[in-house]
Amino acid sequence: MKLSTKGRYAVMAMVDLARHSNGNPVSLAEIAERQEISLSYLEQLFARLRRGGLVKSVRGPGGGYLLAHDRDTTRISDIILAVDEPIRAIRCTPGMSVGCRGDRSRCLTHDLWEELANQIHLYLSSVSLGDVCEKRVLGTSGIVQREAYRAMEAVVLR
Amino acid sequence: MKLSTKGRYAVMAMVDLARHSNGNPVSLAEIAERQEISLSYLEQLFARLRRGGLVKSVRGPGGGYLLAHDRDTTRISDIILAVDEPIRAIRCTPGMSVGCRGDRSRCLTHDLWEELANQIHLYLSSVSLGDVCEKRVLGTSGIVQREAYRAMEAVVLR
DNA sequence: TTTATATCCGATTGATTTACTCAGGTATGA
DNA sequence: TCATACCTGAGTAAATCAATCGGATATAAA
Repeated sequence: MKLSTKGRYAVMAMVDLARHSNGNPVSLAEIAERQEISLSYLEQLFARLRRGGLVKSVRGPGGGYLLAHDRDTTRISDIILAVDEPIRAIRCTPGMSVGCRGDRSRCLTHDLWEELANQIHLYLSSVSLGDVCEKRVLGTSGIVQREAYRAMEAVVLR
Repeated sequence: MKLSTKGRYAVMAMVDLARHSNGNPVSLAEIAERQEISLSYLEQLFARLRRGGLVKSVRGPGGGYLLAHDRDTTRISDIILAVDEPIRAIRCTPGMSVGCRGDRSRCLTHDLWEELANQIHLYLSSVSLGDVCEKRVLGTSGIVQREAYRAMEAVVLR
């Protein structure tokens, strides 16, 4: 899982869309102005989001974009995976580049990066668009999340 | 916390150092050959690792690098922070760029990225150089880690 | 004292990625 | 028909990455 400002822009735009759409399509021009992202760049991002099945488009005047699914079932991880397409976890397995040449000396750090990617994906798939909209990200609610957080804390404070 | 192949190289090199140093200094030339990283690039990385207090250098013939601390107290997170210096979490707070201009409309995604950075740092600081060397990364041991993992899993499968 | 070893240091470079622009094309409601 | 807004692809400045080059400095061994 790759983490860049690209994914960050996409999430910001999707949150904006979720908040300002009351069943009506929201135009990219609106989002661009509110979030201070260039229109053309948003168009690129939404092209990927559409192909990823996360939004639906309505063409013509009064058109724009709609969430394809409910805001509470749209995961942050899906948004990032949609815009950062090349899902190659940590460029290790495919081209066997950067050491880690499959043979006997399988690189020792392989498991580490794989597990880190796991952790990141786990967290981001535990948060929905609705969670972010309602500021439910490690807020006062979210019991299970805080449980997990406490367990992680136990690890570092061992 | 920034994640790049730069940090990845640094961790690979540090693991190599930890494994092949029996109290003796290990030269970068050795590490470069084993890990297939260019010598000059390693020099750049180890300059930062030295400034970060993670390794000690011994100059002259027979010289090389030594771990500054025990392999079990050297955290992966410290290695990555040392080479990726600009610790700016997610370029939000300092230049108030990319939306999130401090005023009333504090960007909604701010908490999300902050918490994600938290999660990543939490995980990487729970793993030591020794853990990676002994393949204790989510292996068959590491009870607390697996507990945390299961808790996270409960979140995504809610 | 010379010499080979190896850390140090800075400047530069090709390749890649990012964030963005430009120039159009296409569907559709008014 | 016309303005709106989605759609597409090509191109671009800036930044970063991974690496190279040329040297300086310290030091153990000859």
